[in-house]
Amino acid sequence: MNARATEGQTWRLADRLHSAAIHLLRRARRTDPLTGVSAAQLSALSVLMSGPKTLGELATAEQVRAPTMSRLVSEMQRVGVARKVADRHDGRVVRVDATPKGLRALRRGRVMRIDAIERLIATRSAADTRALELAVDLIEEMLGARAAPWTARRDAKTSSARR
Amino acid sequence: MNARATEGQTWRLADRLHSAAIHLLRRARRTDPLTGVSAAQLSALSVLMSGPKTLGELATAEQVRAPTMSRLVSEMQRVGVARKVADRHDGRVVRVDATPKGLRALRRGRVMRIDAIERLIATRSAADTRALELAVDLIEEMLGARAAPWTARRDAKTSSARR
DNA sequence: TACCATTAGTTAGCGTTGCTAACTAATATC
DNA sequence: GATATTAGTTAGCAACGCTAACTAATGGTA
Repeated sequence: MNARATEGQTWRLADRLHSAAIHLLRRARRTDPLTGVSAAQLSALSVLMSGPKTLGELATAEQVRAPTMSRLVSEMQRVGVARKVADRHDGRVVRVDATPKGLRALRRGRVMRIDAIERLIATRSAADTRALELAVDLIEEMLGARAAPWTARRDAKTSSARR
Repeated sequence: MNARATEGQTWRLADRLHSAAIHLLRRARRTDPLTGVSAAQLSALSVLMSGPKTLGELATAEQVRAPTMSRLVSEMQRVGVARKVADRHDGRVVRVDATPKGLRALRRGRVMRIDAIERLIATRSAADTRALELAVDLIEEMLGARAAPWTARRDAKTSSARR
């Protein structure tokens, strides 16, 4: 197999991987409206799950500009899923904290999404499951294993090692 | 390993798969603005690639309501990436057709997205590539292996809730 | 201490993309 | 021919993205 052919195959794989990701997410997010919280809010809440964040940190984590996050957080406070707290030491910063209500919504949404995917996986053999696991390892590595937007990152000890 | 533990692992895998898909797409779509055509338009164009569609068909394919697609297509016609054509047999229907300009934009966007993913894959070994290939096969199977429109709706973060 | 640059966040205003409700026009049915 | 159904459009609203321009607080420095 020459280099040219391999290149084409890699491209084809990239194409299919892209398509698979799109369809998988499309399936997973069908349940989102049932949480009563918008997708953007759910995503922000997932970042807050690990503790309060400043508005700027939140914006960075969500890959969004400060004004966008500012407005989103104000709305989240209005509907009661997050709180803005003034920083004691620096009068400029605003700490954002998820409320219990927010965390509940997050859990609901998260569970429904993951359950949807789990139902798909559950139809497969153990060997298939291992194959998927390996692929996820690879993708995480390829992307540099940054912290997740919506789910919290899985802790190191439970994530399976490369085989 | 008992059934309970296996269940938990499957759930964790679903979680990580979900997260991986989100990050992969986020990475891929960073180039979209360079096409000069919006993500929604690119997605619609991808459906039109296989030939003209009625407005309703397009809306269904894109999982969007008729008025949304009506406006989107009007805008696409305005910027010259699609054409509306009256149906000869049924005066109610509007056929939508991609223009050469639209198809070029689609190709550009598609190439950039897939290239971004290919660059990730290119860093991996041949064995890793095969592992990814296998996983994509599985995911396609799990989802019912429909023909793959390459782009599509934007991912969860930006989609608004449907009622 | 006074001044000025930097940093964090907000406000104002715009564009895109979703939606529903209510409409027109064309076709189908009884 | 009257009525129902179907396809699409228009109007108006909401959520989220952006940039530009602002306020307020902090930090450095002459």
